[in-house]
Amino acid sequence: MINLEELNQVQREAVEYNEGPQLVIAGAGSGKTRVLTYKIAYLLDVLGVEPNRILALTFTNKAAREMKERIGRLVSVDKTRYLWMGTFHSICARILRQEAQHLGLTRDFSIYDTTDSKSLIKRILKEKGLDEKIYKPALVLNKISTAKNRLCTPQTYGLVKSYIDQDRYDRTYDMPSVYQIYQTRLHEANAVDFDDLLMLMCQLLQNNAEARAYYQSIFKYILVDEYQDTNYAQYLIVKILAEPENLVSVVGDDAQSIYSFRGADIANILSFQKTYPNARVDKLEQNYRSTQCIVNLANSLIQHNQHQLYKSVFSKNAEGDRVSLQPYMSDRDEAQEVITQLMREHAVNKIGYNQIAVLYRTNAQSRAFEGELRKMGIPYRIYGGMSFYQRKEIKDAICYFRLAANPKDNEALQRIINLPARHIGDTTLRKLSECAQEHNVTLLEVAANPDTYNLSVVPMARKSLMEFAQFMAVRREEIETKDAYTFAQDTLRMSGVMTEALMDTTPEGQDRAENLNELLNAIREFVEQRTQMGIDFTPMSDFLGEVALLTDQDEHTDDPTQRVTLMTVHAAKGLEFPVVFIVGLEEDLFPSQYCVRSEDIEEERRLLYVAITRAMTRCYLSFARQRYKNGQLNFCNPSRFLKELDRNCIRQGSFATKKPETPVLPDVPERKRVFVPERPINLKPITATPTQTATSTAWQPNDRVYHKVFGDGTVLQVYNENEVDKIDINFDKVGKKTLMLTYAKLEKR
DNA sequence: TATCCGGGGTTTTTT
DNA sequence: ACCCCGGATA
Repeated sequence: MINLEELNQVQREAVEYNEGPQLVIAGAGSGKTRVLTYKIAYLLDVLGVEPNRILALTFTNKAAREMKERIGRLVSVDKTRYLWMGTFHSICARILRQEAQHLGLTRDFSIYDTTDSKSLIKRILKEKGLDEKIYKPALVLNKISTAKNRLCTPQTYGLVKSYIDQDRYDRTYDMPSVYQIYQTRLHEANAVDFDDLLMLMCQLLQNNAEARAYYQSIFKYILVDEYQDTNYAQYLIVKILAEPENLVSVVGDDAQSIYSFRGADIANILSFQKTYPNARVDKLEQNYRSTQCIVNLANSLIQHNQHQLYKSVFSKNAEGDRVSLQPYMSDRDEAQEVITQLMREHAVNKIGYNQIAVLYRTNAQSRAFEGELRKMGIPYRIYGGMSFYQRKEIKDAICYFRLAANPKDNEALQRIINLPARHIGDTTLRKLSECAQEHNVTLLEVAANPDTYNLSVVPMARKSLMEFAQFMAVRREEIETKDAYTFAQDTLRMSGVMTEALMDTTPEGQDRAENLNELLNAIREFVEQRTQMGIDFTPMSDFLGEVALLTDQDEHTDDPTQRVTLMTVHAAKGLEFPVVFIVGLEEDLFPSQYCVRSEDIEEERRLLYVAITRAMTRCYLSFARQRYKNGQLNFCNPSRFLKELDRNCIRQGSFATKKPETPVLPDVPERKRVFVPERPINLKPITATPTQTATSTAWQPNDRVYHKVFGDGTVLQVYNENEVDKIDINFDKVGKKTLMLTYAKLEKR
């Protein structure tokens, strides 16, 4: 039986209100998860709601799993089994598989990850003869993703002014057609990408009255965690599913909205009460996590944001130590000294290594800390970067499974058809591709019957293709009959993937073999777990369904060893640590150099807010005066956010061993670094003629340029008209990137 | 067809 | 400092 006495007054009221739409604004560390957990337990236990009538949407699979466990402890474990709980993406995938036939897909559809999508886009660009310098695959994918998150189809893309304007600006005029082809190809491959999971779900709910009514009737109570990070598609899914009763309860903190780059729209939470005029609002303002000092510091920062819901987060915990703010000469220094201080925390304050986190803005920053930790023999764990399922050999293996499950999966086929080497090179693949296009069939189909489709390739390639197709046909049969583990094992052995890795005696080869074994282990565990749940047969398709949506947060969840955590601030969302180091607080890094608009800066500010509020007892902030970026040494200014922090919460020179530093705040010496000016640039455009052509290709002679000379004139940044290009000019050293302009000397003062 | 080499571009953050 | 691509070479 659940005990509501364990909640404070506000939390309790929030849990007990279940009669209509509800917005729970939950300040950092205010027991948000607790409220959600108890609320679901309350629905199950007190109101006697059937578990399968509850839909709970979380931000990560890990969050869902942990919440299930906690609810299981409050009520009974069997009940949690039938809850609809997971990320938007995984829940949508589950429903879409159910409804696949209404969408022109089969239930074995593949989910393309970012890599697959990008490689598909590259191929489309190549076919269309578009320049990849202008149509950067990542950019193109981003545009498509943004459109999809706003439910904009290829048909409507061309009607949206902002997209067209942006495309004119980027010179990607053919976006509508690229998007169209991309979508067609996905469909032909019986595949969807991440964003399709949401978009197709919306389309299903909007266009199919039967399905809509069905899912509306199933889900009586809907709960959404991290609502501030939902995008328009997600908003709409919730809105439609909740109708007509609107028993929807969302929890979030607008101050922690940090995923706009992924389409998240903070407006969703800001205007929740407009969507649901009779919504009840509960504010959780007491922070149970951090010391007063840390909470106050975070508050002082976030109050500089213009757009936010009013709330005042406070702590009744101990006042605590002041937050340390430390400048360092270089990124190397920073790493060394932070790790020294970290060791001191461990040795003097008896803080376990797993109680400490180093948080940074970009993954690239992990390297220095990693090296230092290794040197000192301190156990650590890096989150992010290349996750297990993104490693080459693992993806290769999974593509074998994918192709067996979905013979139309052309991306998977192209990835593995020559792995291990089967003498099927680019030429053969291109011909295969063209032939398949021409006859409107899958690649595998052509490979199986080259003669039927008049495929003209050399005999050796022809033989290899047919053998490969034959092999896959057998795999296709066995994927239904064998359980996931047996199937995986057989496939890896018979395909030669395992053999190849085992034959490779280089250290990397050993690694690959080991990783493949680890994959097999993971699959076996998956099967065993399902057996325990009473499912006696687990086919590979079940595993595939989950694996595409796993994140590295979801891997190795139980970690008995005491290890320091290294991760980006984004990855740290929702976590807490007694001791937190936040590093690299420099302009153009944190906030990122890519922030141009004031909204971007506000998001960066929220990001730092998230970082600070991860800390429970002690928090260290630091920045470096110079730092290597892309192999180049850069001088840095302290982050503007440092000036916004309440200095009463900050202690300086906290490292006793360091010589006292000159005061950092509020002013810092101006360096030769140039800021990217905000558009419109208040510099006059002039026409420039390059006397020496830059290696950069987007630059044309006689382009109109915007330019700026700084200080002593040593560094200059130039923009061409579309700001496609940024070119640094250094008058002292004429490096490889230097573009000499005839006017340049005239401008130098 | 596979592999090696060099140059150019590159990076925010991730379901 | 890396990664990816293209070109040259075996």
